[in-house]
Amino acid sequence: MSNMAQSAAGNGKRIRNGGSHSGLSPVEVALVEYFVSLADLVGMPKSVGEIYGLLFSAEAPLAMDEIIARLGLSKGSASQGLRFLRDCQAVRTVYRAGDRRDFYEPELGLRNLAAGFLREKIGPRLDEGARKLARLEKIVAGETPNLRKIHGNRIDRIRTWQKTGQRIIPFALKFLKG
Amino acid sequence: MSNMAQSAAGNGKRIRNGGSHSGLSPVEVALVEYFVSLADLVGMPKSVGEIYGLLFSAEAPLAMDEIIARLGLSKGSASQGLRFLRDCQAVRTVYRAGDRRDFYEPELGLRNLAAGFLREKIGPRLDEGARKLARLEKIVAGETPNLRKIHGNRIDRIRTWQKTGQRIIPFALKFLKG
DNA sequence: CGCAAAGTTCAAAAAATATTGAACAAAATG
DNA sequence: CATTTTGTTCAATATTTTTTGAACTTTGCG
Repeated sequence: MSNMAQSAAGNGKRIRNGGSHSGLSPVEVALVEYFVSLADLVGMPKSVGEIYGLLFSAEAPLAMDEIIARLGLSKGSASQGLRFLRDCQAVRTVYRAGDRRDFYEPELGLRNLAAGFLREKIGPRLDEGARKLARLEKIVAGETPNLRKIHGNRIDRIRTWQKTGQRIIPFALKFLKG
Repeated sequence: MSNMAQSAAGNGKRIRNGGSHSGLSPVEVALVEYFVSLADLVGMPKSVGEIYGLLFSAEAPLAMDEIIARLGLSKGSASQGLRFLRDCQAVRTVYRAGDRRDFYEPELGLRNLAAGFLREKIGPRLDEGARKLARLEKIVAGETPNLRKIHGNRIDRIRTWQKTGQRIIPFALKFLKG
């Protein structure tokens, strides 16, 4: 135990209640809650929201063991959550001289956050959708002319949707900040 | 049992496999699958995707008992799923002379679908987020000037995000068809 | 190399979510 | 108004998703 009081990143008086956010200041609790509900909105696990929220409220970058200690979650969750956030580029690692640990700080730019999320979470799903659509078109192509006409109509509709969606995404990203 | 063979809406040859989509033609199965994965993408239960997918692939409006029979889901799921779709205006009820049942047909306009979804699913969450943010601001306002400066910064960031988000939504809706 | 700290993985447990179906309510029919 | 059909509700159950933690790998250091 060489460097025990790594508490430089801490701020404000901590609450030491028996609840789930012991060791967090009221602002930290509120920010973590905010991001937990945001995570839920976009279909991510609570732990991801907690981690990002804590990093967002922290003055200085935090290491994984600090995140674990302050949020009271398991090593596994912390590791997986940080990996996801890294993949999305929602957090960055920061190196600190004389410390083996990786320190994390949050990305604060909405555009970058959105872009990473779209790339990691939405993109693959849209690709899968495109594949399903292609399969669908093959099935319809093999039908009798009568049915082909009816079903072809609906499938054209979906194709239009897909095109609109694909146009909207880069556009929306450009809209976010600039 | 006055009107038993209500099967007018059926089309194509049906598959009678032992799987979960017995009684559906290959195109119907593929369409239902497509919408199930879409439902999953936007965080809705599978059953909602199944129902919308079946209606989307049907030539004519379907009644709840037909939906139940063809998808093999329970009355409860069908009722709740249809309610949700109605609330979002993703389906409409259609009246048929001499039949007590409500028949359902899908909304096909992307703009209307998106608007309903935003209103029902996203809007309330954003409102909740705004309330959380307000609470957060109160907490920060009660801090020492020192902490207030640090935290105020981050909270301004979130407020900017919220404003951008609120501007983007009506804009995106205008973009969808017109 | 050998050790210890840091981080990952994944099977099992816990928690959250969706589905079921039986009891209930509403509404048309005769 | 009794009956039947249609549709809803919700407690119990099933399913899916998330979290946990112990075993494992990797990395840095002397």
